[in-house]
Amino acid sequence: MIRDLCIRQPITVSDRRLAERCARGRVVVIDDDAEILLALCALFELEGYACETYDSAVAFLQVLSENGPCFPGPCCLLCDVRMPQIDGLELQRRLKELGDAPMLLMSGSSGAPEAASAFRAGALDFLIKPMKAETLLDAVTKALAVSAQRQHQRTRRDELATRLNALTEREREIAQRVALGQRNLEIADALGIALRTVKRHRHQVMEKLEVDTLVDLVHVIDEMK
Amino acid sequence: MIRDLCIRQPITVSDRRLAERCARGRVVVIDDDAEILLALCALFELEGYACETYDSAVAFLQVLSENGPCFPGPCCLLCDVRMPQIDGLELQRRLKELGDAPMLLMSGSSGAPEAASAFRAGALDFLIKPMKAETLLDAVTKALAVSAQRQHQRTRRDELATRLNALTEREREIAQRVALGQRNLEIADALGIALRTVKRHRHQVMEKLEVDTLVDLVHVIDEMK
DNA sequence: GCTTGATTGGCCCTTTGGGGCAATAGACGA
DNA sequence: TCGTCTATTGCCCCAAAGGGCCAATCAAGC
Repeated sequence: MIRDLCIRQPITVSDRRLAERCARGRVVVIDDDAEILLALCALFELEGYACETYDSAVAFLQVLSENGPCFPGPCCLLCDVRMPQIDGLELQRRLKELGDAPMLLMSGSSGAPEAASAFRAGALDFLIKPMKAETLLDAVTKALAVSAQRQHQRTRRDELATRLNALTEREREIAQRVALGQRNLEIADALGIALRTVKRHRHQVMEKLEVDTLVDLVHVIDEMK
Repeated sequence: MIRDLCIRQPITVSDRRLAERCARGRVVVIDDDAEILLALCALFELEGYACETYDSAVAFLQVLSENGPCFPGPCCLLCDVRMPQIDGLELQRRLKELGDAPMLLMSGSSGAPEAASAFRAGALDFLIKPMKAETLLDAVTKALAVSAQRQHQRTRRDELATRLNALTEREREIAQRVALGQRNLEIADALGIALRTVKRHRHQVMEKLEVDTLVDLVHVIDEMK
């Protein structure tokens, strides 16, 4: 591999493959059973997903804290419930603040209480071992779809937040009122300023938010609150 | 108390109490264990909720099919999983099309598979018997809040649907385009009609939808799709 | 045949929105 | 202290929206 790196452009090829896989989705599997890790990883890679495996929640958290937020592209966690030290449910709690990757929990020996806890804490599904490959892939597909959806939402919100941030205090004030349906003259009276001033601010708002109709302005403002 | 009831306006008093309870919320309990029904009913009424009990899903469905949709006010179902004939999960499936009352399932002997199924099918929570009164009341409170929310949404949508229905085909067309940010002249050109006609339709739309600003129009249209 | 509702169009006027040009004033970092 | 940024305003002009008044066409239903 190292040799390859030096001779031909293996980086490009392998990177392209990884990129393709990541675009389709990345599955992070956490289980203290090495055989299961191997089997699941094989299954996911066969299906064209990128797959990372960890033999404990601790190992995963370690890597997470070092690398920071993960790669772009949809990503989900598939995690065993029963594990030493940090179990699946505990990991779920810890990740609540860190990541927004959808979580799938799996267990062979858990009871209803664990399943209920998992769902309450926001797990997308709770799979019972042994599970059919089809069931598993189905759950993963849905989880990755959710992940993609969330990322899309987040990207969009960040984008809009940046634009909203470019507004001055006064412009924000005018933007709010415009999005509430107030007319320029109303706003001018309410703020005790001239009509012309309101128009100028309003123009700035439209410019900075990159919209050119009132309808779009309303959509942007509504989307952010 | 009874004396009081008989001497002065007893009907009014009891009605008022029932009304208060229904406003606070109504809990429908379904369990094949009569003792549990009694105990839960007592608990809920003590907390100020109205409570109905059924000793089987069949009995509940029977009453439901006779009376049609239930009373106004928030309402939730609390249903045992293990029951003869129709069990909790099966009832859940059957109610999927019928009602939108949030469902709480409870069980003492179920495993993770049942809990997972319940959540997948949209149950709000899955409680493990025996449960603390606090846990139960907490779940019921949340379920009733969800119910109130849903009813509010539905009422609003029905209201808007009625108004939208009052629009003629042409008016709907104009309403859509206006809500997309198209200008009157654009619309006129697109539909091959005169500007004046677009204005007239637009005016009718605002009138019939009971809005008086473009912003409100956008909100109404967006809310309906 | 007549009424009614939907759709359409023209003419004309007012209000509101959008924007160019020029200018003043306070705040703030270089 | 100077230049920049932000907020402010006035004057003027044009485009778009809102709407009154009048009127024609057409299909459906009594």
